[in-house]
Amino acid sequence: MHKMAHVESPPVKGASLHPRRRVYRLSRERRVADIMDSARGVFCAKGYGDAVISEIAGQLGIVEGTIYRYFPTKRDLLIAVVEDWYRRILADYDEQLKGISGTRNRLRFLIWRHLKVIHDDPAMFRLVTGELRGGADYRTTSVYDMNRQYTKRTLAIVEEAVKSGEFRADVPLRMVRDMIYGGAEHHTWAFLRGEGDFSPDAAAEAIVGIIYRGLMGADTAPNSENGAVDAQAISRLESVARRLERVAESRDPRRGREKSRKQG
Amino acid sequence: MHKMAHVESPPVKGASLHPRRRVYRLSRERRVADIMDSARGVFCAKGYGDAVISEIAGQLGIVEGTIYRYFPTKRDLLIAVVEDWYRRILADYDEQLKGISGTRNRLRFLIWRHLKVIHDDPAMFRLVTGELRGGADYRTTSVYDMNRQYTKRTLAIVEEAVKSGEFRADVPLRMVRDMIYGGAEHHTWAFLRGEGDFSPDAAAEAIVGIIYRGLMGADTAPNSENGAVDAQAISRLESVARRLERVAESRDPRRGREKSRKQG
DNA sequence: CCCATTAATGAGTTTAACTCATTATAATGC
DNA sequence: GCATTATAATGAGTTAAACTCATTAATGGG
Repeated sequence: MHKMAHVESPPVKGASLHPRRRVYRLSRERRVADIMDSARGVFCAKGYGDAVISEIAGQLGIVEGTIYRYFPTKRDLLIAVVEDWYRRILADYDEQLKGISGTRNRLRFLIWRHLKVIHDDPAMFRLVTGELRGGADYRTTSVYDMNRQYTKRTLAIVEEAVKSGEFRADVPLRMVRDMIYGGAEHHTWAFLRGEGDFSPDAAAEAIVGIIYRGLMGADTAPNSENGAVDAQAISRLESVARRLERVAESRDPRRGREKSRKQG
Repeated sequence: MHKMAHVESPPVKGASLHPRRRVYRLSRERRVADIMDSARGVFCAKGYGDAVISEIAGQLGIVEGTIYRYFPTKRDLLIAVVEDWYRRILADYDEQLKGISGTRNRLRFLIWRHLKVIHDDPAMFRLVTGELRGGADYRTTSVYDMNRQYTKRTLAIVEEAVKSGEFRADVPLRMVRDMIYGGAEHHTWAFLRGEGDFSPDAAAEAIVGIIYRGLMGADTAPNSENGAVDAQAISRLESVARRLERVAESRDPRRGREKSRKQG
């Protein structure tokens, strides 16, 4: 509102006064790739908020406007950078998973892989969780889709284990997934802030251990302490029930599933 | 570098040209409280990045500079707002926890409380997770301290249950805490982005169920005071029995155990 | 070697965080 | 009730960074 006329002699808008230095032009693809490379470095080093477009341009020896030719906003640039990173990460994902068998091994691999990514590239992960995931446009992002695919594998493995009777059926699958990935992330906060370190191997093993014991049919070791009469009786019944459940489910999965489901 | 002399007649720096409207002064405390109130509303409505100081000032009928008298930066204002909110949240925390007994109940209360906070004030929670927690200054924040106190209670409850033999001893306690709070948060992401809803009660129950089964001693806690363990096992057996009865009714009752048979 | 295409420029504008010399209000002392 | 004083508040800035666009010129196809 308080714009003031400072000089009433406006030079014609794009009039050039100095000769331009020799300019080398790159193909669109090449320039875009260069910009994303540089942007990634700056975003990781400074974080999104403190990253400055002119610094990215400066690294490439180009001018800010050139970047805006390819990326309409700073945020679009961020999204492109993160999407590219995520795509690379997940490139050989299914291939690797194919080579691993057994519920426990497969589950541990998925968790370990996730933790390894965080460990290897904490700055990028921070961009995802701190900047992207909170935004209203997150769902329009391919990161969202890729992430869904990613966690869906986990759900599928747990689901299969339930069907085969390895896992109990009365457990909310979504929450299992949430606790795995949420737990992994929560576990790495301190590291992500630059405080100390963590071990992807140890953490994956810990998570898979808790989940496994939590979902396993209540197989109990024999115990003869006082009060064990009831416990043993229940344990025996649990075991019988589990066997029967398996039989019932393989006979009529539809009925079995819909009746044992409690929460969605 | 390219600052240009626009007008060579600089008016003396703070010279007043217009008479000021009548100004009412508030005490420092009162003004700070008002600013924080207003800031909270704007931050929640727009998010930190899109919130504008001048809008906060406008709501109060004051000028931007007044806000900067009390809060050196926009971020400091955010931190103050979040700290205040968090302090209120945790005010009666220990009091409430004191009235709850039994590992399972206490654990569920802590989780439920956390989920309830998210459910009741998602925008504030987003400020904490999206803006504050990622920052390098998070640890200097009292939110950090309060959060530590908060999750420490959880750890204490689990630790005690391990000592009493209710929980198994070979479990990494930190990871249990991480899976509880990380899982809770992961579970609420969609809601936090404004997609759909979630039930704090159901979610808390689901989390506590998984954790409980995962940590329960293999001997199923012979001296469990409130009988929660046995009750859970029995409840599960009852539900399985009901289900089996239903399956049996709709089938040839004389058919015994057989190998599972695949059907379409 | 021309010329159409389009990469790149550079000189802006706009917006929003932040600063500070000055003003004048409300509390204090007499 | 009046002068004094401490300080709340102002308003007119500056600065920085995202973003725009008319113009320029490098490049590759003919």
